[in-house]
Amino acid sequence: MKPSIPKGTRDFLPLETARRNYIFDTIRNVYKKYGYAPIETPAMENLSTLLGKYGDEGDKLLFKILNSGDAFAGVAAGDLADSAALALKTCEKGLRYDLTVPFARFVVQHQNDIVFPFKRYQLQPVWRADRPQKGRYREFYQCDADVIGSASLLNEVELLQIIDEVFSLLDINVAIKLNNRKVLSGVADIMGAADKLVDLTVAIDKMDKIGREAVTAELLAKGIPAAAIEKLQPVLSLSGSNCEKLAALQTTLAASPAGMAGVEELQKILDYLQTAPLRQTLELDLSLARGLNYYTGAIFEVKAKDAEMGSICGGGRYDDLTGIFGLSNVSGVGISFGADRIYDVLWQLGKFPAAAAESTRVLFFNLGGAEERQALKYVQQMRAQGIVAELYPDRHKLKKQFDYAARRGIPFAAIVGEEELARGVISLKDLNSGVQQSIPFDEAVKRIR
RNA sequence: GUGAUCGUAGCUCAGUUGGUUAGAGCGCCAGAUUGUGGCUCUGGAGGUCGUGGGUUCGAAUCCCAUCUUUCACCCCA
Repeated sequence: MKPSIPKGTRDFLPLETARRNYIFDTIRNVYKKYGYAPIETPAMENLSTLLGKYGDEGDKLLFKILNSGDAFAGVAAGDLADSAALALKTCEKGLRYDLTVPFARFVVQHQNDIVFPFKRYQLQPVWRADRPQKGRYREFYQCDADVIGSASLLNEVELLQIIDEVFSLLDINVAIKLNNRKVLSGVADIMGAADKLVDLTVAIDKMDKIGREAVTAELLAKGIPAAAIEKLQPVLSLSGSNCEKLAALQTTLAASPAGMAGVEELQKILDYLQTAPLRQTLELDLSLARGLNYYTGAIFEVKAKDAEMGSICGGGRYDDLTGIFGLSNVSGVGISFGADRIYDVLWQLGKFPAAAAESTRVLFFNLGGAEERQALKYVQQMRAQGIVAELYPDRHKLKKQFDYAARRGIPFAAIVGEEELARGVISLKDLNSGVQQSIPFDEAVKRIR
């Protein structure tokens, strides 16, 4: 019987872990550079904190944790028929589904201990009981940054700059897509379908995937009349530069105050960015909707241009997420990098830097006895000089020690035998070229470095 | 949740209409070679054929269930 791990989870080998850390370090350093402070929250939250924040689908995808003790004590035979209700009776905790909702809970709970506007970052795993498929795992890392307690659009601009900087550092070409929920509300207004906003956003979000006709069909199926859908077409078929799109929207949405507010926000963000231009492509995409219901203003999504993958970063403004937890009138905006998808993209593109894999620089061979003791001294002196060094722990035959060095990708072998010991030198072998020389310790340090 | 799909040695995979003791390459271990790796040669270990049922004189092979893999839908990072 071979051991295994649950569906949709993964182990990471040393090389993979080093590469993942490269992604985490890159994102973390940019967050720090912009003045965000780190926090952590527990893997599990009270189920009541999570339920109802992600829509019906989201509730189904929450991992629920069975109560400890006799979890089924109050359960009657009839309760077995309704598994959703049964879950509520037997589970009061759940694994977090994202980092944003726990953050809102955190802000409310610690409102007296934090300074607003509060800028935090958080790199932690989240869990979803989805069926795994390409770019989708049941346990994956999100790398979030949020600003809460400021309605200024400068925050949106800053987050766009962060996105721009992270992907430029990772050397991934991306399209940053920008839209605004208020614009989508405005579109719903002029369609006379304001009550169908959620259906509308879910449908048009699929535009570039299934095409306009399929979207139309889906909207019809949701009970939106054909005449209303007709009014949607000019919005979806907008083309040209971001400015041209905005100008066109201004006339189309003139009758909707909400829509105009959204247009104005977009206008202002683009205006700020003229002063501080981005390196990556930023495009206004009216079909960008995002499924999560708590967004109320700007929304972002990022796709890699040269790789086949869903969105690798997303975010937006939420005007009242803390209201649910008892703190109203606090607006926030945030983004989230999907580290696991970014890993897959970097892998597809072959863009992991070699440095992300390197570890030990020199291996001291073990020849036992007094030689072993001298090597033990040397290896510690190497480390004091900042060189990653190790001493092979067993007195195995040299063939084996060479194999170990080769398989670990260690570039230098240091041999201290009877003769070297007597002369006070190290035989340093460059394992790539095969060249070996007997040299003093200081000289060896220079070559290895 | 819906619909497909994969599973045989550590890894990548063969395995005939169901028929003796399930194979190969690579890797691993030992030796040729007790202080010099990558090449070569010799030998060796390693599999209840994902798991549990069923059909059959006989199952890696056919049937059912289940777990897992991969993919699409739904939804999403």
